[in-house]
Amino acid sequence: MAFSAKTEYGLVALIDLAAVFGSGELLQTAEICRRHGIPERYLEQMLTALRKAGLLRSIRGPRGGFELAIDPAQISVAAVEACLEGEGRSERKGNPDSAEFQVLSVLTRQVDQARESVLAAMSLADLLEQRDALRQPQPMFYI
Amino acid sequence: MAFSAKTEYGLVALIDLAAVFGSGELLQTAEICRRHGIPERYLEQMLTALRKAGLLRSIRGPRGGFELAIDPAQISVAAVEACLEGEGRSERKGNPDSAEFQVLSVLTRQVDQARESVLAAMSLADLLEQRDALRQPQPMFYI
DNA sequence: CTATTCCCTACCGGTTAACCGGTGTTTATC
DNA sequence: GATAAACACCGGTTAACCGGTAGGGAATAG
Repeated sequence: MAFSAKTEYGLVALIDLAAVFGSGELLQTAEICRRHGIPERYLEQMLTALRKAGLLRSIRGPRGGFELAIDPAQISVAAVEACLEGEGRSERKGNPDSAEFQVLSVLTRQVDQARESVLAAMSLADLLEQRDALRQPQPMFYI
Repeated sequence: MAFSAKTEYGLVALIDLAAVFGSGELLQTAEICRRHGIPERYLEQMLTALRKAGLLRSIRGPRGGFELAIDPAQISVAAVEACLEGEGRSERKGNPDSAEFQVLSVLTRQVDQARESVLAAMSLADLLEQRDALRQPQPMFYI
């Protein structure tokens, strides 16, 4: 799997939030988790991280919840992953830098960049659109 | 890091083996490990896997060792990774297949394919060539 | 026969991912 | 102001996995 559970859950939640963006409606963690079968206490951590990163706004207390802080078209999957995975980064390898290992680290960079370019080009708005397309195999049938 | 230690060590060894391909020369695990500081008993496992996959031939006993079974230009990094990582694969996720998760699994496939296309286009011969280029920053200086 | 080398299988320890709980802290509502 | 609904913070726990080790066994050159 290309995504960790953190990133995956976070993206699912953000898609839900993108769907109500601009309406002023708030979504609560419990509600989001109920929809997708995500552990509640776990998703909380991701939403908190996304709030700290400025992607979400939260309102506490009864009738509280979360909403996107910025336009879904401006939020890339790469950015979300960076928020959620970026905490406990390691990423370093004490490689013996023989020529062979150096060649592989160049390759590694190429691969990472290929991945990055795919994820940077995909926004929450794109994901939402794809979701809606999935949901209606025969759209606008009766219009 | 894009590669696991298994794949990385395996590739390093294969580059060494590619360098002597066709000469009839055999390389021993001990020798390869001495060159790169790789744990010997560990690399053994990778070389065995590569042999079982048909990428290597081995000869036992004194003056034994390994050699490539096929041309380095015909061996892609993707193939090597498949050999070495393919053992204890899980790869399945018991995802609730809500539309949101489906969208992400499509994205996952795109990312994996982007990665795959980079790694499938890179052969051992390419890696060897890059290694040699690295080793001689001023090549053919005195020719 | 013996040393050397590959071959097979099991095991082990540390790290980390995923998740849970307890306890705040804020705030709408009555 | 009391209550309860919700987010916020910070650990602890558990299970899988990755990197590495170990103990034999089998082939083969000399």
